[in-house]
Amino acid sequence: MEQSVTIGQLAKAAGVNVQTVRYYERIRLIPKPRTRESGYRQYTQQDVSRLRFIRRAQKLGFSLKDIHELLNLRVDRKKGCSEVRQIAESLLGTLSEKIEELQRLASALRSLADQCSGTGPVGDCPILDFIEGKEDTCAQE
Amino acid sequence: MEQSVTIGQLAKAAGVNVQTVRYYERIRLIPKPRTRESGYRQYTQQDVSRLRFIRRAQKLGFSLKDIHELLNLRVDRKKGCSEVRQIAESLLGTLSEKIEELQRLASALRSLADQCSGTGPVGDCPILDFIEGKEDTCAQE
DNA sequence: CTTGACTCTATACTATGGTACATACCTTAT
DNA sequence: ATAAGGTATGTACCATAGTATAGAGTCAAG
Repeated sequence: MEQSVTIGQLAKAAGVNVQTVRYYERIRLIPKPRTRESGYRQYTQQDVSRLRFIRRAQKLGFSLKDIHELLNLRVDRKKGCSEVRQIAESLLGTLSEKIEELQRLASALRSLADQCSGTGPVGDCPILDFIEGKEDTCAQE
Repeated sequence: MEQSVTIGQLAKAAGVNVQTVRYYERIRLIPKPRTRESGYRQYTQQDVSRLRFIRRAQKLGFSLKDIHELLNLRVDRKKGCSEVRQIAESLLGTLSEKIEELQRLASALRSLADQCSGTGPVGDCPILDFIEGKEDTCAQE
């Protein structure tokens, strides 16, 4: 017999708040769970894991819509592993691009910070020069 | 004599739309520019550069609030280069964390995708197992 | 069997980052 | 000098991702 948990327990276990769970249900990111006759929602351990997955994915920059897509794979089990893999690969592509962009900014900022000794008069601050548009020294977009 | 551009030219040059420029002005992300007697806004090349900077920073995941802070450095020129550098360093810290998180997800997804040959029956798909909560094989948060 | 904590639905409100009108005025090329 | 098209202000609206609140019902422990 499955052990079921209440919405409060689910929320706590996944680190979200109760309204958020109901919100996810409303936007159909998670399915309507079984309920008691009273209307109280009953969740399983799978629901806990799924909700945790959502939070993990979200922290990493996926939108709820992206996550929805990922979760929907479950529904199409008939479709086969290859489709699942394709979506994963496409997400990986997005992810790589994002990482690369961030690395580009980080290195630009890094080099600006390095040029900026922190001691000189502010008139020469390369960071401010960059912000103000004297970006001749830096790669153009 | 400075060449000035209209809001439309500015917007086009920076790749945003006109309403967005006005929105940025409204939230004081960019200063009110000089205007003609007619009320038409007049922008300079510096404004163009600044707006481009905003877009670049934004694409890299900085919020308008973050960007605002960055841009405000300009105002405090008296403060000295060290403060500027400090903020840059702190942004770099945030950036690194973000990059690392993304790399963690990417490698998790990568390994799932690699385990998933795409040929087998979907019942064994490690990606779906992961999503469904059978994450025993993966590092817990 | 009552009280306090939890849950229910429904609706409203928040913040972020814009976009889209409506209405009127300005500019510029012909 | 006029028409097309850009600009002004103001307000409303959109999506995303929630959070808050009201008013009612439910559960579980003492």
